[in-house]
Amino acid sequence: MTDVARLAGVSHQTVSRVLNGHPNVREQTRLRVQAAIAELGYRPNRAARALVTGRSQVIGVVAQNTTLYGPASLLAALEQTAAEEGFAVTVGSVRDLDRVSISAAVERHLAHRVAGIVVIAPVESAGEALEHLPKDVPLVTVDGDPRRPVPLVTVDQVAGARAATRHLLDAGHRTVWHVSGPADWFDSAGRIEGWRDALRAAGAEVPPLIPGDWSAASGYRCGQMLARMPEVTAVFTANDHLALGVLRALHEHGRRVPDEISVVGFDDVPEAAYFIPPLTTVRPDFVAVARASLDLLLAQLESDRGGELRQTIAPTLISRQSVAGPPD
Amino acid sequence: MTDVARLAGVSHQTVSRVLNGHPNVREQTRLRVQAAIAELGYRPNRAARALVTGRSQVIGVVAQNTTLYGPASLLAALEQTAAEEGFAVTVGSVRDLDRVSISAAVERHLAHRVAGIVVIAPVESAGEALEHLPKDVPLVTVDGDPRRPVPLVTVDQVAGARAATRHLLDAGHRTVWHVSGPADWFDSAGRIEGWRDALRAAGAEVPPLIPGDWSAASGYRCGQMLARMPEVTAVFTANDHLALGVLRALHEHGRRVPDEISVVGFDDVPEAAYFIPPLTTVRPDFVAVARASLDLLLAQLESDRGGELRQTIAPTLISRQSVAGPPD
DNA sequence: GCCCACATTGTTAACGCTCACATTGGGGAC
DNA sequence: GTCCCCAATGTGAGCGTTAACAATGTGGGC
Repeated sequence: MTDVARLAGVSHQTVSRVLNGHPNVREQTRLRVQAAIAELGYRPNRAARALVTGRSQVIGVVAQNTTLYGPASLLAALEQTAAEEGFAVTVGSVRDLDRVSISAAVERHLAHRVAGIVVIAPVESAGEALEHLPKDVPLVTVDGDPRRPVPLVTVDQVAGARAATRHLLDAGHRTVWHVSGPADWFDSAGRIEGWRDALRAAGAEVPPLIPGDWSAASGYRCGQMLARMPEVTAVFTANDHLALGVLRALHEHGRRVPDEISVVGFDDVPEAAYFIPPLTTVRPDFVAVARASLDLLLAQLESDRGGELRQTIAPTLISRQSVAGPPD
Repeated sequence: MTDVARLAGVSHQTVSRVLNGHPNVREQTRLRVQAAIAELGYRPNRAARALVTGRSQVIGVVAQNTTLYGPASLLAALEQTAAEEGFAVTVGSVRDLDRVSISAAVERHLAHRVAGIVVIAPVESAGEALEHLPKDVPLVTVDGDPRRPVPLVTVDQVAGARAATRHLLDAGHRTVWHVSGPADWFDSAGRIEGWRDALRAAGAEVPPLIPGDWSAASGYRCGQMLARMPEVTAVFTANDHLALGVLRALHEHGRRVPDEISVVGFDDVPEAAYFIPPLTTVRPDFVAVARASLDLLLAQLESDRGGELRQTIAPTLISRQSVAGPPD
């Protein structure tokens, strides 16, 4: 930086001003400095800046399993959005989403003096940790516990599940069965709630819940059970992979979809349109979630006001060929 | 840090020594310092350390589409592996893998003084950029151009494709058709090469290539074509999603898998076991790739020797029910 | 008992940047 | 013409850490 200043014939402070887009710099000076920067291939040292300002232009993300489609998409969207705002993203994966692991991951981020932290905390066990974190950095929870008093962005699971269930009821089915996600996920809980809501609102009987765990494997197991029950004509699964497993089980038992049984999933993974048959599903808008998370973070950063900010992103029903009316 | 030093009754330098596990510190002193650290909830400032050492304990990753299963898995594995070595990972996504974008992403990482950079560069357009990067930081390419003189870790695409093709030939098929990935991906090229190799080695005819683009959609289109060709009895697709599309097309045309046509994919996505029918595929070991990449990075970091280090990770054939002998 | 080597600890100076404040030089109001 | 204000720039300090070296203490060899 000193070199740049010397070459441009100004002080290091003026170079700093140019770098930070400070207003009070003469156009001519600015150009001279920029020329010097280009000539020397100068690259400002973020670490030094972070040291003096106490904040780096980095956002830390805490997540558990970034291999799953949902988290991976969310992470990618966060990274994109952050980049647009001039922030980098560092990932802190965590084996379990319990209090100890989350705290450790957050500590690691704090050591880097990140500007803010996004915790993707979709399970029960994460809840407690979030209230006991250091308050000296903006924090946003994604897919977290709606009952906790922390800034939160979530996909509206209830609305999505309600739409899916209603879609099946509207097609003429007497009731809809549900293969759920793991019990400790808020996503599961919301989707179960939406499913029940829709059934009750329509005056339909609420069949027993079939518990799954997100994987195609468990969907397959649940599907084998459902395939043997002649009264089942409509199934809403908590995600597309469960639906894939269910579809295969139904196929193996010779039960045709959608002629005999209709199936609706959740997530709209890119392959869902190529399942057999193409899957009707619910698409969450990960980009909107990322956008909202970052906005909440930046708002805290600027106004320094924590509080109970929260935002809910409505998903969209994507209609494909896995739904039809019930057989006569 | 000064506070800690005062509380422990030592100098800040001794605190620093304890923090960095320096050998020459008396046990008693160490304990006293650690107690003080715990009591004050002190958290070392990584930015300050990065400033003075000129290197942060962060590894930068440049990747394009971290939503795809392969890149996402690799990224997660890298993050895990890096964490075990005490490194954090920051992601720099990039819209296109061309020279300008890659340079920009690398520059961003360099501004943060990352300890090393991993570029996931699976396409042709990335190649050139990599040779013209600043040499002042260790760099490893994953899935990059085998012909470039840069440290490189790749999955052995050729071996994987050869195994897949041979598996089909061994089942008795006269030849094997191939639905490939996009032409500018090295992964595609390697898989095509392995496929051709295996066919030639077996003295089988090499049918024309069916070009796809990784997506289930394009697999579906290719599948529709293949379904109409009665002579096709075995298809090797460049990834599992293509296979999914092919499976659906075949299903729609009433061509049974594996009775009439066998299909093999590549990637072993978690759902592959629940396709209809369960898909025989080739599983790359992303953890091993991540491990190797990090090793190469750390080796450069320690010995300061660049050079033509490269490592190839062999994938495994996973046999499921989508393969059988040809119809008589 | 003296001296030296070595283990342990302290002192000082960077690292590269921003912040707060000081300084300079015009231009407009009177 | 004088004064004041403000835009443009410069100066010095300090952010929290590590590196290099200095200083102190401790024990063993002779």
